[in-house]
Amino acid sequence: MSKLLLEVFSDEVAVGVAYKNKSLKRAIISYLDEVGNTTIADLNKHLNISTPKIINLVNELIQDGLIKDYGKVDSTGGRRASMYGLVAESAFFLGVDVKRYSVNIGLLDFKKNLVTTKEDIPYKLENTNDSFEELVKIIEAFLDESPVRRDKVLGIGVNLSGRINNATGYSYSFFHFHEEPLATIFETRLGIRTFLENDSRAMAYGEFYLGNVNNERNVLFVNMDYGIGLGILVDGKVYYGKSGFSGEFGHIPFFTNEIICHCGKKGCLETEASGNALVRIFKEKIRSGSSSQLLHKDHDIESIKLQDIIEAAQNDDVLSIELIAQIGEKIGKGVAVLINLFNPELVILGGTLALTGDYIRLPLRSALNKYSLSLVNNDSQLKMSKLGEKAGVIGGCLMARNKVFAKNSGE
Amino acid sequence: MSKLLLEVFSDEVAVGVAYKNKSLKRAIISYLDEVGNTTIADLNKHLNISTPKIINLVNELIQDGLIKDYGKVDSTGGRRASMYGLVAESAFFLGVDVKRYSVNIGLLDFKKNLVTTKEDIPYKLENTNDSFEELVKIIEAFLDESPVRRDKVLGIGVNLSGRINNATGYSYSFFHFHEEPLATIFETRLGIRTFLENDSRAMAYGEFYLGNVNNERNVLFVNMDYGIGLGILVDGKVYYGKSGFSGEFGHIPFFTNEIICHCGKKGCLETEASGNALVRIFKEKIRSGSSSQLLHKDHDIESIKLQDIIEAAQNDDVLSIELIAQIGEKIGKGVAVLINLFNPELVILGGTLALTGDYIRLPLRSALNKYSLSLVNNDSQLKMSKLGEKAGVIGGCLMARNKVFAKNSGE
DNA sequence: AATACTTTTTTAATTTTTTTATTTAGTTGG
DNA sequence: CCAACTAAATAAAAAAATTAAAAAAGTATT
Repeated sequence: MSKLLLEVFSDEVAVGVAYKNKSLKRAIISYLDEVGNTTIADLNKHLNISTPKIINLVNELIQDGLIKDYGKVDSTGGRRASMYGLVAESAFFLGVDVKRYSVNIGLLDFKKNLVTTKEDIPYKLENTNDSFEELVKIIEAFLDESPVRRDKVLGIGVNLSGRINNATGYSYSFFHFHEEPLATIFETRLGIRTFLENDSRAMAYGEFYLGNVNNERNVLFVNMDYGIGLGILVDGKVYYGKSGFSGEFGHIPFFTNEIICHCGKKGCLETEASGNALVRIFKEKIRSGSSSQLLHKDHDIESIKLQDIIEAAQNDDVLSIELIAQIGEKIGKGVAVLINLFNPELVILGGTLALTGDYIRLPLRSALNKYSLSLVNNDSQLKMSKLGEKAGVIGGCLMARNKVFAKNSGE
Repeated sequence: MSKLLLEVFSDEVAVGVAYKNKSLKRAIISYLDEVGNTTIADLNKHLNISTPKIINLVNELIQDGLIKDYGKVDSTGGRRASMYGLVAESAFFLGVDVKRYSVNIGLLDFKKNLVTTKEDIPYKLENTNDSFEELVKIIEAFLDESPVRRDKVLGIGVNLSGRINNATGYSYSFFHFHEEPLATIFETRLGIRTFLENDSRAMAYGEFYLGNVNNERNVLFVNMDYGIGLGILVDGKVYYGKSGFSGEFGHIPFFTNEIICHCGKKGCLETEASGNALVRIFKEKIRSGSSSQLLHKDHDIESIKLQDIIEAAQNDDVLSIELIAQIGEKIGKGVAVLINLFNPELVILGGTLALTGDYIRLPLRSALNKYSLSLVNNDSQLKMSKLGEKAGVIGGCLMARNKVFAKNSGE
């Protein structure tokens, strides 16, 4: 049974008709994944396979437990067709969103529902073996507590900050102790296929495949946090670049200033347009005599966090609102660059700063109008993130899901 | 015979086995196109089709005249296999590179050899119907003079400057007189499928598929002329964006100056880093007393062209060399943005300014090192254009070729 | 030079898939 | 409520593709 389940997604290479059947089954699953429930007739049209063959394959997939009959469609004038669709509880994917001081974990079913989540698990990300072991323990514990059989979890997606090569599974910023790729080490420890992803890109994954994206195929996701990240969707697929380092939007040379970025360069976009910049400028303003709600609370000015400023803005703190608008304007000028280059259908704003809503969106929007070519800009919608805090976890699951789906299909 | 030739590339939709055979034949052609001549055994491995079936399809393609037997391979220890490959003279593609004061036309055969070209045909591009009629006449004349039968020309690619939607065939900057897309009007006039392309992107097409790109799948082509254009290759495919307006690199907001760009905005990259900027700054320098070779010749300073400055630099004119270096440094800073965003394997420099070779390359290269993240930058090679002046024509042909190849296969 | 070994190509047998025809299921309109 | 119609599913027949086996065409080695 569990052997059967895995057959379609196993990585053993098939040849001849076995290979073709495997490909066709995946095509069916992908199609159902894309359009939801559908009929035999529709499958046969879209996949260009004859009806009897489709029926055969669908029956096998039903036996495998991956697909089921969801009843008849509404009348179309003749015999009513059976609708087939994916079975939610047939397989699961785990997303592990590792943050600097906590971990979020979530489990996604085969139909992309988030089944269980555990948020803000205490954890301290350090580049030590102990920290790695602790992370493995947290994942193990989550799997043990979970009501889902472990062999039904087909893949795990782990989001880490820093430079990650998703294709090879290497992490360069954290846990880079062994010859083997980190993903492989996770795999041997957990017994489940594991994939790594950069945190911003994982969030983008979530937004692209389960958030505010519907049929758009060229989309940008801007992650506005302490730093500024970017996820790129090109022709419906997440773009990686040669080594998976694409989207270093925060570090494009954009300003002529003397502020040294944590990447070591001067003039990066992040130095003036980011959560970090917001906190820095806020403190400077306070020091030079500006007033704010945050002064009146029992706040130590030096320990003010990005979150504090965002909350203050939500409570109508004038200084916070003003500074967020300034930051938004600058990010907007940066996004104008992206729009000119990518001519995307949609730009999604996410990350902590997106929680300020119109306070950041409106100045950003007007900067777009001011700085990008109108013919190009007219094509691009601007939306706020739909998944919010959950984008990372969901994105991790979806990335793993995509990886498992894609294996041996693209060769 | 000519009917047979077109069958594989016809746009009539096939169903059932006819559809599958058509797809498989296209797969064979694409594969041969990619890897050159190969054997039956190799085709059967790579395309996952059984040997007898491959032999069948290959024989049919031989009958159609699209493929032929190129003799035996070198020994591999057993029976020597026959090599099959595309037949160069089985089909042709026309590229029409329309410039402001001239037209270049070229004919490419099925194996991507440039058979005939006619360069610098006198023509004046104006947005009038007369100008359009003149262009049609030029193309007709070229086809008539050509030794190739007209029905063997499967597609025409026309490069125009300005905003072009390659997918719909609309041109917004030139010849936008009718409801119908311009491509359709060309088609009815010439009787051959016609596709439009933006000039910078067409050049990129040429470089990507027949120039300095080998196996790289993520490549940028920077067209350095009076303006600065960009062609983007993502995962081996040319990137268009929503409406085909991607790559407006020249108009990203990059400087805080008061120079008004011809696009109407201020601070565009082009205002300080382009051929236009070079000419402007050159004239300013001369006016404020700088010296140059160009002064000693019988040159009217006001009528100095980009080409003049490039030639002067090639003759060791110090001012020209200096200014080109300055421009190169600024373009390099812009390209650093691209590298951070795209993490490409390769960046190709083309266009008129690329003719200055190291004079522009070296300062540009050092700006890259200075302004882009080193981990990302290390991935990116920097090469000069291989096709030079011919990039446009060749790109036009290749674009049309790709379009004809892709039709009804992607659907 | 003959034999053993490799690898490709051809042929024949078998399996798989499609096609076509038929049955089943349901709708609609008189 | 029943005939006429539409569409889906099934079954049988036909076609097509794969598999397996044999033959052909080489190479290498003794």
